[in-house]
Amino acid sequence: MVLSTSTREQIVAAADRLFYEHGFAHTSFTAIADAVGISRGNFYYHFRTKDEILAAVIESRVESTRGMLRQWETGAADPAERIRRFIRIVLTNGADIRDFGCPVGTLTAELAKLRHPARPEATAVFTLFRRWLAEQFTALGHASTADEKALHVLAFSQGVATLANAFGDEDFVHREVDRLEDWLAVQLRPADRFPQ
Amino acid sequence: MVLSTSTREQIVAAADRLFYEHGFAHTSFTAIADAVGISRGNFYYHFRTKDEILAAVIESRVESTRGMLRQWETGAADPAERIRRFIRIVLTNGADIRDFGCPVGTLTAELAKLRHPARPEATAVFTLFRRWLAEQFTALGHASTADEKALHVLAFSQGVATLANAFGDEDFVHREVDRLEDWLAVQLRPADRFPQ
DNA sequence: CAGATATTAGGACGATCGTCCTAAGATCTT
DNA sequence: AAGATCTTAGGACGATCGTCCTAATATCTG
Repeated sequence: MVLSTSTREQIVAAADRLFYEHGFAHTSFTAIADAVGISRGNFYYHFRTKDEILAAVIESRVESTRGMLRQWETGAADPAERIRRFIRIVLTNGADIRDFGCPVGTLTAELAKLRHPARPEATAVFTLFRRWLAEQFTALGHASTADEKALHVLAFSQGVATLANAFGDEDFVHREVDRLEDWLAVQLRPADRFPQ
Repeated sequence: MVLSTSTREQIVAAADRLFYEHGFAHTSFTAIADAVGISRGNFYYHFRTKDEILAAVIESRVESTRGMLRQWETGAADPAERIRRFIRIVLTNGADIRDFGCPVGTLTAELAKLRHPARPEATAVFTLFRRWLAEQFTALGHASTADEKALHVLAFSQGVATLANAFGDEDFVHREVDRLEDWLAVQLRPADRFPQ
C-alpha cells in the first residue's frame, strides 16, 4: 500500500477488464500478469488461485456499483430521474456493450454454465440494482409492484445489451431506451385510463 | 449413414447439449466423446478441429430453428398467434432457460468474447428469428415498423432468459410473458387512442 | 546500519487441452 | 472369399493451463 495504485489494485483492474472482454474461463494468469506488466510469480503472491482473483473482481464490481448508485442518488432527487439514469446505461456504455455485452449479465451467465461456486456473488450485483430500482419505485408510490417493475427494467437492460452485442445496432438501443422511458412515464400516472 | 442415428449425428447432438450447458470453450473433445461413448480418435475421424464441430452444431441449430418456425406457421394461421408462440418459448423451455439461459444468446455472447470466427454464423440464428418475427408483423399490417417490433420481441426474450437464469424466478417469467402479450394486443389496434 | 519483512522474478510441476498418427476392426463391393 | 473403403480405438505430440517453489531484491523497522 505504498504506491498510489498498488500492484494488487492494478491486478484487480486488469482482471476485471479481461474477464469482461474475454470471459473468465478464457482469461489466464499469464494474460492478467502481462496486462499489468508483472511476472506470474508476483501475481501468485497476491492471488493464489483463480477463484481468489475472481472473488476480488466481483467484490470490486460490487463496490463500484454501490458507488455509482450513491452518485445517482446524490445527482438526482427525483426517483424517476434516477431510474432513467439506469435505463440510459445502455447508451452511456454503448460502445463497450456492443463489443462485450453487459458485464454483469455475461459473467453471471458464464459462472452459471461453469457451475462456479462464486455464482451467487456475481448474481449479487444484479440484486444490488434490483433493490435500488425497487426503492425508487417504492418512493414513487408503487411499493406493492416495486420489485416487479425493478425486474422489468433489469430485463430490459439485459435484452438490449444482448442484442446490441449481437447486432451492433445503435439505433435499436436508442429506440428501446425511448420505449422504456415512455413506459416509465405511463407508470407515473397511476390513475390513468389504463390499469397497472 | 447406416444406423438410424449415425455417430456423426450423435456427436453433434451431444456437443450441442454440452455447449449449451457448459459453454463452448469449457467443453472438451474428451467430454463430447465420453458423452457419446466413443474414443477421441473416433471423434477426430468425424471432426478434425473444434471449429468444425462448432460449425456443425450451429448448422444443426439453424436447421432445427427453421423447422420450428415452419411448424409454428403450419400450426397457426394467425400471425399474432405465431408471435405469441415465440413469446411463450421462455415458458416452454422454462427449466432449461433457468438452468442455462438462452442457447442462442449465451453462445453468441461467448463467441463475441472469444472473437471467434464463427460468431456471424451464431448470430444468424438470431437473424432467423428476427426476420420471421418481422414477417409476422408485416402480415399484421405493420410493415414499416416490423423489424423494430421484431427486435423488441427478441430483446424481451433475451432479457427474460438472462434474469430467469440469474434468479431462477418462474413467476417473473410469467409476468413478463403476460406483459408482452398485452403489448402485442395493443399493437393489434393501430387506430387506438395511443399512437404507435 | 542490520535484521526482519514485503514484494518480485522466473522457472518447474502435473494435468489437460486440441490435434494428429497408426493400426486394428467393421462394412461394403464384386 | 478377397480386396477396398469406412469406421473405430488408443496413444503420442507440443502447448498451455493453474499452481507452487525458491531465490533475489526492495522496503520497512529498530
